[in-house]
Amino acid sequence: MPYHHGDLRRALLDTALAAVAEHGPAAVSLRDVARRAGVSHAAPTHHFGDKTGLLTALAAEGWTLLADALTATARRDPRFSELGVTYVVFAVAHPAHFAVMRAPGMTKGSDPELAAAQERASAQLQAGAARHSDPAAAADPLTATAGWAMVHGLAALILEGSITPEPDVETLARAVTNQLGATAEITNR
Amino acid sequence: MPYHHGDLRRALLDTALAAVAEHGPAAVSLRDVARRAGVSHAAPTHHFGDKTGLLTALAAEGWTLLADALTATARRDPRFSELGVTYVVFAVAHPAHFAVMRAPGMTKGSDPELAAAQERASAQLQAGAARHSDPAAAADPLTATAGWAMVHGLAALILEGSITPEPDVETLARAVTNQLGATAEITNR
DNA sequence: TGTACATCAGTGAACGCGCGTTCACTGATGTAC
DNA sequence: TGTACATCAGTGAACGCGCGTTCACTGATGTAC
Repeated sequence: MPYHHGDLRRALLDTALAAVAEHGPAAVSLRDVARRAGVSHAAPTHHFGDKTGLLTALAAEGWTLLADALTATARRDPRFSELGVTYVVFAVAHPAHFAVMRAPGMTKGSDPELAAAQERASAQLQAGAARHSDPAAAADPLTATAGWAMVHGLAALILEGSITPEPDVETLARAVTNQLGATAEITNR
Repeated sequence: MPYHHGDLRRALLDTALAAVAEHGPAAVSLRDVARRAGVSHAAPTHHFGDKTGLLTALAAEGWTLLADALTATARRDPRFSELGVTYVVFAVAHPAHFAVMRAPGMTKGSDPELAAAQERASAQLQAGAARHSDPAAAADPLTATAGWAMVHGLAALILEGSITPEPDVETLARAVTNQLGATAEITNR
C-alpha cells in the first residue's frame, strides 16, 4: 500500500456510498468510511472537512447525475411521463445517492455545487410538466405535483421493499405513470 | 416528583415521538428520551427492553392509528381516492409515527402487535382498490400500485418540505388523487 | 543531470463525549392474613 | 385495623465502545534553478 493513494477522494465517496446503502445516511461515520477504505481515520477530514462535508459532496454528485439523466431523456423523448420514468430508474439504480439527496438535514444546503445541481434537476422537471400534451394540464401546477408525487412515491416504495418491480423498474414505472392524467391524453386525441 | 410516575410508559412513548420528529428515528437515544421525560436513564429499558423495543412500540401504535383511520373512512365514503386522502392526512398529522413506520430496519418486524396492525392497514387499502368504480381498474393491480405510490409520494414530499400543502393537506390530497385514473371515471359515466 | 525546497497527502496518538446495557439497590404499592 | 411480605417501578454507579475532531508529524511528489 503506497503512502499516496492516487484518488482517495473518489475512493472515500464510493466507500461512503456503500455505507449509506447498508445503513442509511444517518448511520454513516467517518471512521467507518476510513476503515473500509483502508486508510487512517483522519484521512476523510482532510478531504471533506467534516462529516457534513462528505454527505454534501455525495448529495451534489447525486443531483448532478439525476440532472444529467433528465436532460438526456428530455432530448430523446420530450414526454413528461418519460422524465418520471427516468426519475424512478435513477432512484433505484443509485439508492445511496437518492437517500442522501432526501436527507436535507444532513447536508449543507448552502453548498453552491449542491444548490446548482438541485436547481438544474428541478428545472428539467418543471420544463417537462410545461411541455405536457394537454395545454390545460401543462398550465395546471397540479399536473407537476401529482406526477412528482407519483414517481417519488413509487421510487420510495420500491427502495423500501414494499413493492417488487415487475417485470423491471422501467416497465413498471412506465405503466404506473400512464395511469396519470389519462383525461388529458384522451381529450387530446 | 413522586417515585412512581403513574404512566411512564405512555410518557416515554410521547417523549420518543417528539425526539423522532426533531431528528428522525435513527437519532433517537434511550438516554435522551429518559432525560426529556425527567427520569433515570435506565427507566426506558425497564419498559421496552431495548432501543428497538421502543421503536417497535411506536411503529405498532402508528400502524394501529392508520388502520383505524382507514377503517373509519371506508365506512363513511367507500371511494378508493378517499383512502388515499386519509393516508396523506394521517402522515402529515403524525409525522413521527409515519417516520418510524417507514424505518423497517429499526423495528422488530416479527412483533405480533406490529405485524397485525400493519396487516390490518394494508387490507383496508387493498379492499379499497378492489372497490374502484371501474371494474377494469378494480381488477388491475396497477390501480392500487399507482394510487399508493401517489399518496405515499405526496406525503413524503410534504413532510420533507418539498411541497407546501395549499390551501390545506386534505384539499391538496384530494385534488392530487383526482388526477389519477381519470379514464376510469370518464368511461364509467 | 542533480539538488534544494515547498507543497501536499496521509498518519497515529490524544481528547472528551454520549451512548446502550448491566446490576445491585431502594422506594412505593398492594395483598394475605 | 394492623402488620408482614411479595411484587413492581425506578435509581444511580459502572462498564466498555465508537464516535468527531485536533494536532504535530512524516512520507511522497513536483518544481525551480
